[in-house]
Amino acid sequence: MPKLSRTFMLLLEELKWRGMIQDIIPGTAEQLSREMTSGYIGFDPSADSLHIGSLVTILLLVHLQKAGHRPIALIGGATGLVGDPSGKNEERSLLDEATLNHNLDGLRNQLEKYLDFNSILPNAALLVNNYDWFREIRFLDFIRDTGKHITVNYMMAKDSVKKRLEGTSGMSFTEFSYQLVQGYDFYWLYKHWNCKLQMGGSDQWGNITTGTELIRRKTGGEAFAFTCPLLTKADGGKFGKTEKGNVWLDPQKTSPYQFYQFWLNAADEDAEKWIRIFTFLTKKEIEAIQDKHIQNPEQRILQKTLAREVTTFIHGRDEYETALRTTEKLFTQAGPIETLSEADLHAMEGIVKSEYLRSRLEAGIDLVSFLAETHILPSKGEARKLIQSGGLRINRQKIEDIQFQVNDRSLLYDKYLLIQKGKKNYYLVETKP
RNA sequence: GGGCAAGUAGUCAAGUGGCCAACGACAACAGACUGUAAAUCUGUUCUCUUCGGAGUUCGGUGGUUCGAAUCCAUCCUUGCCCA
Repeated sequence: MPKLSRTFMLLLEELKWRGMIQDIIPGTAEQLSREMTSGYIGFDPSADSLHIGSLVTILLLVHLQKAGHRPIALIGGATGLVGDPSGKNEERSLLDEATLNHNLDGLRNQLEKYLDFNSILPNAALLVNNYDWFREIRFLDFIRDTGKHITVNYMMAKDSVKKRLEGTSGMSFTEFSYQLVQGYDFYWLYKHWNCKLQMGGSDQWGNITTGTELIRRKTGGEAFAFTCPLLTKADGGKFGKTEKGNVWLDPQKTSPYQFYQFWLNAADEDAEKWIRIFTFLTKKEIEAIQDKHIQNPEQRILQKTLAREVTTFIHGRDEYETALRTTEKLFTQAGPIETLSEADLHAMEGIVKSEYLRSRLEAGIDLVSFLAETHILPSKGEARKLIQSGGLRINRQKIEDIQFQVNDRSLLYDKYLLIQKGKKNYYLVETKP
């Protein structure tokens, strides 16, 4: 396989310029150029869909596979029962088993979309659930065979543990054991699948090194790892959150339009970093786009490219194009309301839609109640506040009068109302008989 | 088991009998400016409201008091020290 070793090696270089490497165990590069290497990443089943935070690590697996190595996606059926203390300053609540199983199914379906599991490939992806091996392990065996190899001193030196010990919130034995449980995963994969590499977010560094240590002490073998930096936003906020919460990969939870909008709204500074991480564009292409962007920042070329690439990768070409069309109708070519055809309105997939009884509208209703009833806003009080601060538009027209009455004369094409909450949040209300 | 501390809104964190729906910071939402940026400035952030107010909060429960986040008892959780 000497021919392949070139691509093997390119992986780290590639990830480096993309800004996807934070820590790396010495010798990792040599291992990757030596042979086809299996590398794994664990996914936490705390929800039934992955979100764009976990997308970064999915992409690590994708890059790994592209470079000719074998990606292993591990879903944490067992670790999910314990709860990872990393990055948490309080004890986590435990998931019950039914929820966990439901979540595992969701994750499995998504991962299968992004990795190639075709078993004809020498480096076909693999999906494993650590519950499958932990189920068999008895507690006493575990503390004898595994716990014996790692000292408490070593475990306590980890940041995730130290922070909690220094704080006033304490830490249960359950969470303390987490790193051993995850470490055992790595050991198990090493034994059974010759998996010599673990990747993950930099918050996982402590857990990962416990794994490599365990492998060394139990088998004398050597294992490798690297992590990618945790993403933040330029303004200090959390990455991947919007006013509606997490940005999910599941189109039922975050519509492709909302997904597209998330990337499109990135700050310049963030877009520059994110386009490297979340797209497969080459260094040259990205640099060219960046140059173009700097010349005409108002065209938002960086954001548009980023949004196009990521939306296409996750939801496919068609969904991207629909999202783009909707975006153009609502923002780019935002003219007077008459420029939107009935077909345009009908085709607006992804913006939040709701239905309203036509008869109630014909009778006329005050705007505040209307907004609360359609759940565009959670309560009348909130509706009133928004209207007073000038954040509400109907059919592109700002309404500041609390007393405003909505009736069927406002309807577009005798059927629709286009409501804007703030500048960017569109809602389409359709009347029904 | 004993001693000493602590538990306040999304997070951090003030408040130690009435002036408390509770300072402040961060985060979030809306507005102005802009490029559907960033930075900056303004407003909002327990719930409901006919905007006059009304209701429920400060780990849980019970009590003292005209009145409690604040005092007492007890329980729970956590930290530190001792055994």
